[in-house]
Amino acid sequence: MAEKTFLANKLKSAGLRMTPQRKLILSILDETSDHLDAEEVYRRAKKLNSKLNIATVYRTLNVLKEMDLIEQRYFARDHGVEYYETVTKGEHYHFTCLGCRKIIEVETPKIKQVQAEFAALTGAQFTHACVCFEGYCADCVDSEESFTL
Amino acid sequence: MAEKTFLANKLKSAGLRMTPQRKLILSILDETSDHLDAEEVYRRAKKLNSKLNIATVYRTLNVLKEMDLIEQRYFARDHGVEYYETVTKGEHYHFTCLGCRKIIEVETPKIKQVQAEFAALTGAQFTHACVCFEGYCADCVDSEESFTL
DNA sequence: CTACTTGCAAATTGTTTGCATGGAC
DNA sequence: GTCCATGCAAACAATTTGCAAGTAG
Repeated sequence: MAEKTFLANKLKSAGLRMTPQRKLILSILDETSDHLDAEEVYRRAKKLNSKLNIATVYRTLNVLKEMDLIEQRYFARDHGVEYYETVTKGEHYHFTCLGCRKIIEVETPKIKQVQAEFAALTGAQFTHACVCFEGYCADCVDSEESFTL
Repeated sequence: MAEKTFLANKLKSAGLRMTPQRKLILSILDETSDHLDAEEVYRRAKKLNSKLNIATVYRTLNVLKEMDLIEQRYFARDHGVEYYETVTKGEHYHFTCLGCRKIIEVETPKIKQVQAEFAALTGAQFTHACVCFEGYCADCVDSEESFTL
C-alpha cells in the first residue's frame, strides 16, 4: 500500500492520474525478474485485463519511463527489441547469448569509471549509458565449434 | 584502384557482384567523418545517382555489414537511429550531446577489460559490444543550468 | 464536472520483400 | 547467357496519434 501511494503521489505531482492500467503494468514489471519487451508486457497484462489495448501499454511505459520508474534497455546488437525493467536494480549491463538467447547480467564498475574519466577530461555531464554485450555463453561455446574462428 | 580491387575481390569471393551502387555507397561511408544513418547515406548517394532507390541502400548496407566493411552503431539512448561507419577506425565509443546533438568519440580500453574479465569468469565468448553514452557536453553544460539537478 | 485516460482504428516510421527488368562477369 | 542486383511498389513490424467515450479526483 505504501507502494500504491507512492505511485499515486508521483503521478499526482505530475498532474497525472492513477488508473488500474498503470498500476497493473508497473506491478508486472515490478514483480518479474524476466526481461520483458512491450509486447510481452502487453501479453501478460491482457491476461488480467482483457480489454487492455497495446496503445495503452506503450503510453504507460512512456509515462513510467519519464517518471524514472522504469528503464528502457536494449540487449542485442541489432537492438531489435526494447526491454523494460524497474529501476530498483543496481547498476548492471546485459550479455545476450546468440546461441541460446539467454541474458546474463554483468556487474562492473568500469563503465562508470569510463564516464568519470571522460567527464573529468572534457567537462561533459552524463545522463545515460547504454551498454550491451553479445556473444556465446560457456554452454554454447562448448556445444558449437563453428564460431571459434 | 587498390581500393576498388579490394572491394571487387571481397564481393567476388562471396559470390557477389561489384556494382556502381555498391561502390558509391561504400565510398560515401569511407570518405566522410560524419556519422550517417541509412536515410542520410541515401540522400547523399542519390545526389550522385538519382535513380538510386532506398531499398538498394538498405540491401547494400546489409551486404557491407556482413562483409565486415562497415559497422552498424547506435549512438543515442533511445537508439532511434542507426548509424554506419567503416571499420577502419580503431576501437571507440560515442557520446551524444543532448544539447547540441554533437557526437564525441570516446576512446578507452576499459570496455575490452570488462569483456575480458567477464569472459574469464564465465567462459563466454564475445562477438560484439554496443556502448553509447548520452549527456551534455562542456559547452552545453555551461550554457544551460537546467539539468544540474 | 473537468481534464486526463482509454480503446479502437488509422497513421507513421524504419526496414524488408516480391517480382519483373536490367546488368556484371 | 546465367545469376545476381536493381527499382518500384507493396508488405511489415514496432510505435504513435486522433478522436469519441469513459473515469479519476
